[in-house]
Amino acid sequence: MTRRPPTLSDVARCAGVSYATADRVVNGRAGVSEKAARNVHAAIEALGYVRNVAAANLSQQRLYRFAIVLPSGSNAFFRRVQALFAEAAARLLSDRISLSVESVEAFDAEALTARMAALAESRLDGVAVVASDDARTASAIAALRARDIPVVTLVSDVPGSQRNAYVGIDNVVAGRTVGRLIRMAHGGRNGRVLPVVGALSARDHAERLSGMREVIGDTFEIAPVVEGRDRFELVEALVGQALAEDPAITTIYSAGAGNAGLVRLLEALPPDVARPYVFLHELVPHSRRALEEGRIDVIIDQRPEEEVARVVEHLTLLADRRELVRTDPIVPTIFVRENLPQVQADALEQAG
Amino acid sequence: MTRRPPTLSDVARCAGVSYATADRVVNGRAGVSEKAARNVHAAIEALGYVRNVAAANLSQQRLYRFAIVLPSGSNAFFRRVQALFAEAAARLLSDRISLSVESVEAFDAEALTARMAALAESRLDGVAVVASDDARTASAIAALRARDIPVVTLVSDVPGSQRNAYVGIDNVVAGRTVGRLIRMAHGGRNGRVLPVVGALSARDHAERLSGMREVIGDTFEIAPVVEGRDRFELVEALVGQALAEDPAITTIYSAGAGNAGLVRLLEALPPDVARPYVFLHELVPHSRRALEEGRIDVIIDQRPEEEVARVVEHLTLLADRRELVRTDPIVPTIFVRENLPQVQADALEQAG
DNA sequence: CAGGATTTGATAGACGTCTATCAAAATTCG
DNA sequence: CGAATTTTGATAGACGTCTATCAAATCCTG
Repeated sequence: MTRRPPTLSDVARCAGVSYATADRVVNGRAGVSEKAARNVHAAIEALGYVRNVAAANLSQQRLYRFAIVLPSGSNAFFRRVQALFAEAAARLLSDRISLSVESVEAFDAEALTARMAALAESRLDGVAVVASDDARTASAIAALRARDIPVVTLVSDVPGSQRNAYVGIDNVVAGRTVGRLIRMAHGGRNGRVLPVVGALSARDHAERLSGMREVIGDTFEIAPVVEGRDRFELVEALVGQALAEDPAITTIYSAGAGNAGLVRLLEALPPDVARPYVFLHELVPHSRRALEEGRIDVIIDQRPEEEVARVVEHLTLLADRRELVRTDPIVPTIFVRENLPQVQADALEQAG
Repeated sequence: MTRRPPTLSDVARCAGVSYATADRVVNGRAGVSEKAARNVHAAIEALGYVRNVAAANLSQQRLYRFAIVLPSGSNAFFRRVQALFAEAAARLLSDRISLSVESVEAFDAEALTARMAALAESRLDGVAVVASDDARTASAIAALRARDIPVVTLVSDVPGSQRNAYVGIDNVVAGRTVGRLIRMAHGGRNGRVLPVVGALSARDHAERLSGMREVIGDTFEIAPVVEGRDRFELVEALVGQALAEDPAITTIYSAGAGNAGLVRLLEALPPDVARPYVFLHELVPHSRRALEEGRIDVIIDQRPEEEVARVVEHLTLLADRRELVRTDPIVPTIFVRENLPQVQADALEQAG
């Protein structure tokens, strides 16, 4: 009934060669005649042989060593990413995968480059990095690749560089998605959108805005963009000012961080007047609460859980010099009040 | 620098006991003094020992045998689920996991029960089943459990039964989510919703409707429910009739299957009149095309890819008598035209 | 067909865990 | 205290793959 899966010895026997020869074939070592190789491959096919990875890893004492470089600071999203990596690290220990999660000062390309140079010196099987799109970063990536260390960019890409893969959302797509929802929310009527970003010079924020613009069309009005530097006090002050000065605003689209300030502002709004629609990015404790309490309408999330899983998957495959699966970008996910995921245990921890 | 992860021998040495004793402790075998056990646990803690699963599985020649029971028939969603399981099966072979994907006639509780009874006889490590919520199914599940075979329900649950876990969405949540989007689409105004289901007696469809009702509130009107039996010709005919007779309809919410008929109807609509908003479930080739062409507005998807991954994860953990992680329900995912995932290779295949 | 190169076979040890056995030591109990 | 019981130690073989070595067989080439 349940028969034992074929081993390489079975393959060898079936192919009429010795174990040594079969082994030479499957591990691509030299010194095998073409005929023997053909026989072995035929036997593999016939028996449906698949290598037992458990045994292979065991014999090789394979140990994957990956480094994850995240920006430090108080940004709630990256705190969540960090927590997810920490959790993954604990789980992956039993698979002989060790993740070293490091952080460098946010927006400090100098520090990031230095850190990456240091990583190039240490013996690693792969690096994932939240990169800034910057020539120095690109050459730091090149340096890692020169040492044969695979590199995956995370959340923010460096398109021209030699990174092996990018794990994250397409920000234009995210912006377009928000554009569609803004149109839906206006039910065919026009409106006036207040865009809030960290800085217009940040490529991801700019891409989100332009994606949104694409979809809402020319008949919508767009108020002057607020640049909140991703700092919540500044966001709170500037958006408050914009709302006060421009009562025609029907929608706020916050494409950057610092949304704690936006939430605080919304909490302080008089309850009798209708508030504008609010769309923002990243499901974190304060944005979640705001959505639950009906102070905002939609959160666009890049599903950091999925991103973390993919980073590990990619790094492992790259370390084995295998082909990547699932290289399509992460899909921006739409959360309304009603389809919020249950709060996970680890999220509770980080809130406490 | 990279030091070898500790083995059980290291633990034994550190605890001052023999390998045999350490082994007795970690494998919960009898005949160990309390003191020795304490020492071993302390050593495990101190060294950060984690069992090498590769080695363990190897030594035990562990082979996981799971059966997946899906409804047969032409339903596009289940065809997709089936394709995903087939793909997973190929991938999992190298992890010594064998999935046998079987199908039984849809809606035939008799056949399903018989199949499950047969599975109870064969030597299996777990079963996943798209169950009908039905007393006979519940007792078939009980029979499997009696043979110590874990059971996971998939897509459709049997709440009162002894199933170990349910992998799927909460249909009330899905309906609420649609309700929220319907409200958004009406931009504060009221409307008239035409609900389309397979049958009102189908619990999942009914739950979706009631979730939707909860959120849209009393000021919305709801037209008489169309029961399309999940058959696309019937859906096409009945919805066409309803739209012709009731021009006040602003929104169609199709909570069931047979949406190919709905799409065909929408394609035939005169292009000059504004069509109602359309919300439906499950991202499959025809619904995707309709969304891309702007004939419908939103697809609520239960992410079968994630469900398949979770089923495998759960079955493996259950087979090892370990604790389940991630028992929270799957989150219904909102797709608009702009955030559709890229078409996967396997999806292309199945379309061809 | 001799000499050299290439291909093949046989085999041994390692990886870390599991299972099992047997004898030695420590503990309990009458 | 001696006998019965429980706890420990030592160790061996298996799982399937990888690496390595060495000798034997086969293949070219002149």
